[in-house]
Amino acid sequence: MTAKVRTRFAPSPTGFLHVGGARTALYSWLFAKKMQGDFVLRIEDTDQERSTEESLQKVLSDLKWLGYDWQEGPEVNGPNQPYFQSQRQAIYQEHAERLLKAGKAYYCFCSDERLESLRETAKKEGRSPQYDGHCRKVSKEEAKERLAAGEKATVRFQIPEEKDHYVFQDLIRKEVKFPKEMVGDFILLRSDGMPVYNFCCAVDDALMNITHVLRAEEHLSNTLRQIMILEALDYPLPQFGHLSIILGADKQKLSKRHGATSCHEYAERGFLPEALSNFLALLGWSHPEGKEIMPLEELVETFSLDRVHGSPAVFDEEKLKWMNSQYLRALSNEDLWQRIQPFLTAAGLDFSDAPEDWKNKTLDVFKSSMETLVDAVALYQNMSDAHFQVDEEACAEVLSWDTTKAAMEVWLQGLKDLSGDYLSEEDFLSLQDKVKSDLGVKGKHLFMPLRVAVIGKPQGAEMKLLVPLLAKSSLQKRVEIVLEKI
RNA sequence: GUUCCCAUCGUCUAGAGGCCUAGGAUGCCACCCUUUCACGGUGGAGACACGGGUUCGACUCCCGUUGGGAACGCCA
Repeated sequence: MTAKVRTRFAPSPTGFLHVGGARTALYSWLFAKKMQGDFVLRIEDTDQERSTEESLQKVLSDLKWLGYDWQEGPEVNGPNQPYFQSQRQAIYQEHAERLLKAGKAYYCFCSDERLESLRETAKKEGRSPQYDGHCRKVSKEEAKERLAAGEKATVRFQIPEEKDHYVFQDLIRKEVKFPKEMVGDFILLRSDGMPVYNFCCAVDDALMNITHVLRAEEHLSNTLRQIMILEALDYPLPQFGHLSIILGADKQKLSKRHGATSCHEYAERGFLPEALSNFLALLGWSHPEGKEIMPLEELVETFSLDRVHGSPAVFDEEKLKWMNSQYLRALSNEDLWQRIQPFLTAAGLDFSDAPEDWKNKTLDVFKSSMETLVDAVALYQNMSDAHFQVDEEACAEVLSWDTTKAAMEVWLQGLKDLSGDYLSEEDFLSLQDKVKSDLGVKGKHLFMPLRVAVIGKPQGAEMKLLVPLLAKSSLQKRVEIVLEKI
């Protein structure tokens, strides 16, 4: 029997969850679910300068919004706690001690200035800028004395001499081979005693029994360091899989200057988590039959690492929008209303007292023209008298027609003549007919003026569906406002 | 600069030597539906980076070139 699959996602709490991070989390989560294993969440907060409690909450809430639940980690805890690296100091200290004792690590007293000039020289000579091993020759006794005297020192890992190359089988890229010289003696513990990413990561992956590490390609060279650490510590290696980078439209690594890059921003812009996940899943993975719209549960069923490929993908927001609209239309009206409500409220629109039937009918009418939840705002503004305004630029042509004014006057009179608070579809159609026969107008000269009289815009949803959803009194008010503009 | 990764329509991708006249999706265009817009339907334009091999046969395998990306921190 093979060991239970355990994947992990290890964000550092320094801001909102990035979409690249979200994809890494998604793949790790999908693979764990698919293999009926565990998905572990570990917080890499060893950089005290940048890590904040606020960011942690953001990352956690983004993950929850996306629906990737973790079996071990913050809030749920588990047998390998704590899951915050900042609370695992003693563990790293102890491991550093072990390496120090075994002569696989050493204290380094080099100054920042020396390190800096080292990098510059290397760069000038066209070499990889890495540490020269200067402090390897400081004896343990000397180090002890200098430390006791109050000198600050980092602990560096001593690159093993035995192998020329390190080779590992990447789950996505097959064989990856690194020359040993690719890295210099790197730092394990900072001079203030805080451990550094590569060290914590390697130790924790081993201690938490992680079997599969899925992460972004930018970590490829870190993998070499982590393999070295793991081997020096005599710990088993997890399997590594390096996902390609997500690119912006200019083919550069997706970053702030490309616009929205955090999941949170997409949430705010009215994207559905299921659509974002689905879209992200398709950035580097494909369904065997080419299926594209798949909710999370179906993704779990069909996901496999052998269909993940290693070439970088451009994040195409147009396709995300399309996908979002597909999910939007598949939602029940009740569900959809729940989701648009916060956006309406934020825009100062309150339809909470509206009858269910009205909500249903408006949604039926508007659903097909929404790409994101935010689009609902403009649509429902049309339904609010307080937000009614004439788009003069768009209406200019319609308002300039000779027959427009007369058409609106007949429409207004017709409204007045009708009894009841609302028009039925039939009421509307016969009134429309009346305008047509009274004035002899037809086609756009008939429809456009009426539409402008109703929503202040020459284009929009089908009138016979829209009009019965507006109170007669408000229809009257609106046409009166428009008439003043002529 | 060094090392590593990557290379099919604008974009996301299918393709594991003959099934490829290179398929799907998105975006774009046209037409249909619709007395508007949108939705929906139908159709169209649109790609194997280049050069060498290997092979009877290469989008698929190998090498090189070019191009793109990433990493080279007391960040993660």
